[in-house]
Parts: sequence; C-alpha cells; structure tokens
Amino acid sequence: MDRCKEEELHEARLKEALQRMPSDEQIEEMGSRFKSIGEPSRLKILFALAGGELCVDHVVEAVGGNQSAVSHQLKTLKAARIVKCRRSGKKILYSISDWHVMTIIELAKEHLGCE
Amino acid sequence: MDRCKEEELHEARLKEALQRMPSDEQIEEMGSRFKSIGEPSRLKILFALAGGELCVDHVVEAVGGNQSAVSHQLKTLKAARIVKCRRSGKKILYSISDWHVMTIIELAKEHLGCE
DNA sequence: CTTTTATATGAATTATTATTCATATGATAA
DNA sequence: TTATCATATGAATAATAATTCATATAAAAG
Repeated sequence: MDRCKEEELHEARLKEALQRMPSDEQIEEMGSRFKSIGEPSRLKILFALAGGELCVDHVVEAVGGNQSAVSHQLKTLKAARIVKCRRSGKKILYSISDWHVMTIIELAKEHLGCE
Repeated sequence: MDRCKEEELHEARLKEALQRMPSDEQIEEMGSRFKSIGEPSRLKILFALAGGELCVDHVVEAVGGNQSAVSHQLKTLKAARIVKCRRSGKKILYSISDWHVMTIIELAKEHLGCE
C-alpha cells in the first residue's frame, strides 16, 4: 500500500477510535477497578475470599503481612465495592461482593502463560 | 449455626483457599498486567488501538497529553507485552499484541454500571 | 551533508500509593 | 466494670509511579 493511502487509512482509524472511546467517567471507573486488583496482596485477598467469607485474621493468614496492612487493603477493596463485610460476634467477615470482578480475575489467570 | 461449627467451616475454607491460591509468580504477573491497564491514559491508548494500528502522534491525539508522556506510557504497555510496534518509514506504528487483555477490558466495560 | 519530522530516552520533579506504628473502637467474657 | 480479643484508623514514612523537560536518535527530504 502506498504511503498516502496508508495515511488516509490511519486517519480514518483515528476518527473511529475517537468515536468508540468510552467517556472519561467510564475510563476513570474502569481504571480504578483495575488499579484495585493490580496489587499482589489485594489479588491474593480476592483469591482467598473466592471460596466464601473469611474473617480478617484468616485473610491475614492467607495473604501474609500484618493485620494493619491487610485491614487497609480490605478498606480499599471495600471502597471499590469489590468486597463487602458483616459483623458476626466480635469477628468481621469479609466476602466478595462484585463477582464480575472475580470473573475477570479468573479469566486473566486462565490466560496466563498461554500466548 | 453455632459459633463452634462456624469456626470449623471457616478454618476449612481458609485451608481450601490456601490450596487454590495461585503461586507468587502468577500473582505478580497478573498484578502487573492489571496495574498496566489500571491507569486512565493507558486504558485510552488501548481503546484507541483496538481498531487497528496507529502511529504515535495519532495516539497522542486520541488520548491527549503530551508526546513524551504518551511515549513513556507506550513503553510501559510494550514492556507488559500488551502492545507491540513496528517501524514504517519515519513513523512507528503501535498495535495491540495481547488480545486477551483487550477482551478483559471490553468485558469490564460491559459490566460497568450493571450491578 | 543539513534540516526536518517522528519518536524515544534519562534525569529531575511531583504525585500517588503502600506500609508501619501507635492507638482507638466495639463486642464479648470474666 | 474491667480486661481482652478482633479489627479499624490516622498520621508518618517509605516506596513506586507519572509527568515534564531537555535532549538524543533515526529516517527522510531537500
């Protein structure tokens, strides 16, 4: 293909790309969700919770690290509405609230190492 | 369910969770991929490239921001092997190389606002 | 060659995020 | 009521990441 035609094609593509581009709010929303799960300990927390609700110190055992750090990370995940919690006696039980996100994580895991 | 039984159940869950937990390398790998796409301008770049390859200044037009910043972001995406590039004359054309990641992004977009 | 165009790069700065530590809260048990 | 257990929180610090600026490189045009 000659240079000029190629250039026209790319211009057209750019126009289409701009039309399909999600809104800034959508981009922000998606970005912040991906950011929430783009951190090793938070990912681990989600894998730990994938089997059902766990109390904080079990989460701590599952992911390692100290209680305070895990608590902060749970807070981040809760703010992103990926997990939720309820109290039961003196324990607080955390669980996945957004299974879409979990589906995406499982999908990503399946794709690992198959390129 | 009484407290004691509940505790047993949770212990069992923790054990299962630990067994299902991906290896540290897998967690790292997934985390770094999610991190790469957990940033608004990089996400925009990927949506821009979803329609086909574009040269850098078209990407700059599509996402806004300055040339250097976009170049650094492209570098990040390339390091994560999510995009690739080739030279054509004096332009460098970027394109998606990991369509799994793009599938995940599209999926995430579809899920937005449907909870 | 020299200039221009397109892109990349490194270093410095700035901004964002995570971790730690000390302490607070809230529920139960004694 | 007091002590204890489980968890949360805020502030300080440490670590990581993004942006900018100046400059480098590589190809093409003149």
